Amino acid sequence: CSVHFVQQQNSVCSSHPFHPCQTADWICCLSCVFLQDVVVVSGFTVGKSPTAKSDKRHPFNLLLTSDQACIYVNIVTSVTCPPKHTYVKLSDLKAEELVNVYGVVVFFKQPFKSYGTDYCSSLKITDESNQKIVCTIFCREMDDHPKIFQNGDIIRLHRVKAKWFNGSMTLSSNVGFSVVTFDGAVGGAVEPRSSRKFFSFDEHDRRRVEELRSWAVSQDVCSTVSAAVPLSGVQPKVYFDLTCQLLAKAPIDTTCMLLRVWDGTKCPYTQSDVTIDPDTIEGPASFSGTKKSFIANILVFDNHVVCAKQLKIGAFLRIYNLRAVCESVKEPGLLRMDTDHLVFQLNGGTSFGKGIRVLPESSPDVQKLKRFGKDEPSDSEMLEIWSTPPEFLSKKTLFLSVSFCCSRSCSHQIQPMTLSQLKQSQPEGEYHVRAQLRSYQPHRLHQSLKLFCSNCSSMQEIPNEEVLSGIFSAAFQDSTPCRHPPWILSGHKSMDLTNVMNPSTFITHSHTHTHISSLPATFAGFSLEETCMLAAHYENIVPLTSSGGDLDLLDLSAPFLFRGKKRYYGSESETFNINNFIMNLGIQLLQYVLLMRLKLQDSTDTLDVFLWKDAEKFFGVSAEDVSATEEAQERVQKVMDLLCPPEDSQDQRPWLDLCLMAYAVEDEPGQSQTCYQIINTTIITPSTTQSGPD
DNA sequence: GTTTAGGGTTGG
Repeated sequence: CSVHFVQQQNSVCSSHPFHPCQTADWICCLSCVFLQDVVVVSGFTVGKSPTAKSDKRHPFNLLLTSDQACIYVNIVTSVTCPPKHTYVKLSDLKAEELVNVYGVVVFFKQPFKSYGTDYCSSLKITDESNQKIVCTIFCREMDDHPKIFQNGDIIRLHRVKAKWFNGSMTLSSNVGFSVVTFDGAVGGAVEPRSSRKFFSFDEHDRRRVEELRSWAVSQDVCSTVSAAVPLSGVQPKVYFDLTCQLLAKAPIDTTCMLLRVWDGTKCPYTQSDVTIDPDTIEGPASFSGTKKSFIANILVFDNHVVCAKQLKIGAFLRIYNLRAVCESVKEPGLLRMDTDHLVFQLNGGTSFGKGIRVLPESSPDVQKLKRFGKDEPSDSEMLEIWSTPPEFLSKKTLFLSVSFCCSRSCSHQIQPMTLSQLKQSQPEGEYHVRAQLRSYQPHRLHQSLKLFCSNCSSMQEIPNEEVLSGIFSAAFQDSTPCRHPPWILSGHKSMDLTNVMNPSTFITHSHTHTHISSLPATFAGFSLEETCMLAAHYENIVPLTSSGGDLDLLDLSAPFLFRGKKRYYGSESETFNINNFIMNLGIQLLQYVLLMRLKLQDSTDTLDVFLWKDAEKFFGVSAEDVSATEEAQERVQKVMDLLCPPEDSQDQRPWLDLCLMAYAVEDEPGQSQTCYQIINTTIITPSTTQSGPD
């Protein structure tokens, strides 16, 4: 921790102090570290990486284990160091020069397959010099192409070559080409979009992006090039860009595909009926009433069919250069007549940027789309529809979602509400919500297993194996023989006590055997390990110790009973003594319980809920089994993996129909807080699903 | 360290 200055060779930053960061704020500190910043890590422990084999990363880790650990970040590097790259104004391009440029996108095409080896992106950019430059980019991988979502996005191109073509200056990708794209909204986060893990990005970049954003707004660049129109704003024969969610799709023929989408607004024109074979449709086959009036039929042709085939139901899309056309009919003997029924077409080819792009969930436009219902609370019907995930919109898909997700066993029929409505409503009572699981704690599922005393309503952790070993070895330090209490010799019938080990260690108790003194009369005691081995051969084992010549139970933080692999814990009862123990075990049996905290999300909000009272019902296992059997543990893991698929898997989070109980908890007198628990809900995993749609 | 394409709409 003595490092406050770092001597860097060949750097103008060498004399700048580093900013020390204590462990408490290390996360905060790391969030302000940029690539190229110099970081000093001190007081960390070098440890073997347990995942080195699987992730093929460095065999060692730096572990943050003590309060002394520090990360020093040279936060001044990025502002005082000269820029790593120089950028050329678009008016200063010279033919055959290799340059880096920044620009605002004013036209772009989705990458299309060239006749060579690569995909080709075609775009046009501009900057403060007001030059508009066409750029042609070749990359073999789709992912390496610019991630442009709309005109007005800011783009940074490295290693492009200026060339004269047809009387104007153009830019083409060159060897070592790379691109980073940013959203163009003034005031929005400056988040680089790139396929690469490592790319330079510092304060100079941030400033340049913000400069270009402000300039573009001042010049009204975006309003002249944006063609975004919501469904409520479409006019016949107009070309426009649509941001929407995909609800269903169906092939029409080899060159055409139907996409059914919505964006939360209602198109003022009647939709023409597109008839399709219900067996070929993916997603709901039909929509009823109000829902139907929000849905647009889009016919996608030729080259776009390949892309459309890959789209997943529920995905958020932007469709570029879509055209609204009036359906025309030809009556026999009459001229072809246009009707007032609209259908949308994405015609073949890539001219005018025609294409489809899947927008990432994090995109501001997707967030805006999802908020639609929230911003228009007056239309409650719309709110209900918009916050309904598409999976729930028809019987066919309802079956899918129910059979793969969960079922409620409560008797009441309440309409589901959004998380935001629930948060605003009166506490206490039972509610239904439809939500996805965003995250959960504890992530190590075995930590969710606790011990609960129903007598005093207290919850405690299960001691770990090391602590238990300690209790056992301490209990058997005293190996002096002790008196047989009368109950041992009398073989108390009411307890069916049948097998007693002498002098000081165990009562074993079997319903079927009677072995008195089947073990050596004197022995020093059993360790935890030995007890476990014994437990495999006897039905019940109660570990005892000698205490001043009398038999006594072990410290109650250890299990008082072993039954096979199951261990039973207890808490001391008021009237406890060893005789009462024999009469009624004198122990309040602690229940195994599962306790988790889940973060739910829907399109309106997030909500922290507990899973405890009905956790066993939720998982379909008993907590006691979870404590002892791998099958039960795997079951819990499987359910959590289903609800919250691991990051690297492509699985989508399923929507859950949940019954919640809201209740007030008093932290301090007069200070109450509303808590929520999942109740009456059972998760059904695919393998446990046998039933049909009913 | 080569090639590809080099914005600008048929219409179904």
